[in-house]
Amino acid sequence: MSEKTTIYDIAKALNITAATVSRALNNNPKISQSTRKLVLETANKMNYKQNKLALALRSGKSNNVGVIVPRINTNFFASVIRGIEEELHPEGYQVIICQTHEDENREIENINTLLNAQVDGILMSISNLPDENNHYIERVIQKNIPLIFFDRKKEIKNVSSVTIDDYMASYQTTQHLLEQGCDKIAYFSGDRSLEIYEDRYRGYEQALLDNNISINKDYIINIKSNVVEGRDAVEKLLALENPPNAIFSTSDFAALGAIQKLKEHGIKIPEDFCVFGFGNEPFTKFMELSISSVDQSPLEMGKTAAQVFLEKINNKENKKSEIQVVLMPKLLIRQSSTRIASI
Amino acid sequence: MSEKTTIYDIAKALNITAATVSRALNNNPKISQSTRKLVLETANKMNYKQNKLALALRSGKSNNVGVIVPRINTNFFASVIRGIEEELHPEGYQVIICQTHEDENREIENINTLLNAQVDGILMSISNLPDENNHYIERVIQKNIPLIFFDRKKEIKNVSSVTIDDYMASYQTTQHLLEQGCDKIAYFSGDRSLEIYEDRYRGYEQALLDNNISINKDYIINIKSNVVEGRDAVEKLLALENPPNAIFSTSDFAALGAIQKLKEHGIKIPEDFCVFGFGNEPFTKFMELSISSVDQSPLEMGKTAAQVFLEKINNKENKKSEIQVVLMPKLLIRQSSTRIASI
DNA sequence: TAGATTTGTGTAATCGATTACATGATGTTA
DNA sequence: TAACATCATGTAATCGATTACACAAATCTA
Repeated sequence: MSEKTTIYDIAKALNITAATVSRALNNNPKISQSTRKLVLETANKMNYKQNKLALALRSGKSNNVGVIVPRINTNFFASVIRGIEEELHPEGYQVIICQTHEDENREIENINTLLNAQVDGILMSISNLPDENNHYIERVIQKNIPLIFFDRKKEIKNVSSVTIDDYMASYQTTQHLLEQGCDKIAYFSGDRSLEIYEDRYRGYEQALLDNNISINKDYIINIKSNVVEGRDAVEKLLALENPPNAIFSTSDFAALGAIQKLKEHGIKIPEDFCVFGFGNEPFTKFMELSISSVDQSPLEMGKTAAQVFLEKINNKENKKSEIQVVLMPKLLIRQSSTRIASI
Repeated sequence: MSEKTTIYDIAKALNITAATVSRALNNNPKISQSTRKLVLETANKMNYKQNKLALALRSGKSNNVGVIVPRINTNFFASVIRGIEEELHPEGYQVIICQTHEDENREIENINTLLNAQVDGILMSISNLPDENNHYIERVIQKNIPLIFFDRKKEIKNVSSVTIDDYMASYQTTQHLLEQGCDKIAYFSGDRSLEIYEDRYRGYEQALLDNNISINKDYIINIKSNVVEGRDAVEKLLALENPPNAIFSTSDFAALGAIQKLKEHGIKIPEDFCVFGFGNEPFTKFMELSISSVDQSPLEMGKTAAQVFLEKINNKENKKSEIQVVLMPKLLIRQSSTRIASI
């Protein structure tokens, strides 16, 4: 009924041993052509499918890799995952996706679950694992399971990473806004305990300093990546004695909220106020007022992270080395920040 | 080094056998309190983690379930998956997500991969598996693995399903557009070989007939779910001798494209033209002109599908029954279709 | 043609956890 | 105290595939 054919069934049918069947199926050279042909035919006829669990148990390789992301319903993470799958499926790996929903405990749970599932590697974009919980990471490293951070990384020994140059992206964006004539640029930051947000902040800061503009702390607002927080932040900014004339938001969603609120206040974009987002979510392009944003090459990021994993798993000598790949960001300058037509 | 503690290691450390260790860890009553305590302490000290692969091999249960969707980067599917995870994680299941990208071969590959991985169940939203490939589905059923369709289903014996009442959603939407004074309603259809699209079409058709409006075949356009197809479809419609004054799009993305193009033609929405979408993608709410849409309760759909799976896996008698759950759709009437303020 | 080599299969251990059955050590009852 | 129940633990098979080693038959060499 439940119809599970094993190599023992095939062996019995042909009056040989399971070892021979296994050899025939695995192209082991120590087998006669006639037997091989017979086994392959019978296996086919009996609809044999290799039991990956048995294989995994014996070999110690599950052929699963785990991917941990904050959430999958943004274009960015969905595209990274697609990139990972495109590289890994052809190599015979299944991808197990876990979401943290930005919850630190969930992140730890996910790591444990993946380790229990005996994954061969973990690719993750960290949520906000505090330093005191680094031992969860250490356990992965000790087990000799390749760990690769993408996008949101943390500097840890023996852990590889694939990121974009967030500092550069941020510097260039700020520079662009200055060139558009915006001299009072507010900044929506993410949690700066994460490297990417720290790097982006530094880029913003350095660009201002290089243009002899001092930092106004009132312009720096911490937000979460959603529309409502963008709206609220604008309310705060407009209430200032000296309100800004541009916003650089490290989240497209917050940028959208900001634009909504600015319009409600009758402020004209980009004439009176420029807005720049980050992430190139599809909607930024579709809006009536298209939103400028930084493209993070998510597909490429996913593919690269997968390649780093393969590199680590295949070259045992390299296992302990840290591979760090930094991709180049692309500024997509759209209507929300274009006062002066570019060349 | 690689530090894998097994029950044998614990047994050796305590000078007892693995069987006893196993019993202690599994709360087997046939064990003394003192031994149990000792084993648990030692297991903890040695950082023991159960090897799920060995467990899976022996029990025949992998504690993995497969989810197959066309893609994960829409809010709808991402939310369904979240719902599935929320129900299944607490029960100890891991969710393996596969994307088909609407490709029929990819769909077959995914089914095979999941079967190889010995998943305990498959939840899927089919892409466009043609009837002649039904034997891939049959194989799943024969293996006695619960199969549950959600959203995009197919009528197959022994397969359960969770859907919304697409006919009703479509009927009510059409009725709503008629009440807004739109008497020439164009319809963007998906592939009608899929039940949901057939049902939606029937709802549209019946609502028109019930209002004594005959079907204009020129108004029925087949589209794929993206912005560009929506734009192109509008071009075709506006070129008609007798163009429509409303569009009911079974895709939010196509509805967005349609609105863009209509505006480019200087057509006022909703005054001159109403548009209604389907799916309640987040952007529909955020647009300057918010887009009316049908909410499909994706979170609830995912949770329900997961519950059906649990029902099937736990009650062996029910395994052969087909459970079919139909959720109620919710019309979200926003600016793009509101000429007459509702009560 | 005796001895060496090659070739194809079989035997049995292994991966880690579970569990039916066996066994020995207690405790209980008449 | 003989007979028996109870309790805790050990023994060994099992899940399915792979592979080092053993071995017999076929082939080759001088």
